Amino acid sequence: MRYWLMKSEPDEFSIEDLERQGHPEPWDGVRNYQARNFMRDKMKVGDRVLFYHSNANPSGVVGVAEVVKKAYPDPTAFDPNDKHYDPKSKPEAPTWFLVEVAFVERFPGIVSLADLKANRRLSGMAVRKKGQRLSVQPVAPRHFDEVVRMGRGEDAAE
DNA sequence: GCCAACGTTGGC
DNA sequence: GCCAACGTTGGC
Repeated sequence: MRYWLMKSEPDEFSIEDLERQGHPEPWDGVRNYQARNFMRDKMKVGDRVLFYHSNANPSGVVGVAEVVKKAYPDPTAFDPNDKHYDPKSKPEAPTWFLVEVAFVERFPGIVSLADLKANRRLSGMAVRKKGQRLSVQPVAPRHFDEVVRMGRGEDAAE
């Protein structure tokens, strides 16, 4: 099983939205090749996802989601009325893909970016890097476990 | 709202 | 293929 971090602006789609709607969310609108490649080529059903709120106050990890459907073409790329429409992507040769994710867990608090940066166990984690804009990124298993531990407010295991 | 960092586009 | 211009992301 692999671990990931996926960003969403809570004004657009938050973990509260995912929990409330009670069904998986198609993670549409990703228009970055690296992020697409991760979704299309690497993500498998059962993979775990740190749900990250970006452009929030504060920004940070707010819970956990799970990949429940493997990648398929992003239909919003075919829709001229959609804000993520991309005429280069054709149904017979799609450019953009998405996976579906389901709600797993919402943390009692937020693990803010400052918290992530302050924890030496998370050194090297991509999301901490300045200028890191990738909206879908892999997470090392030990980093995933540590962030979940922080999110649950559990004491550090030595 | 500012702006640094980054990805993409397009002229040459 | 270079690189300047532009658009977007996202922290602050």
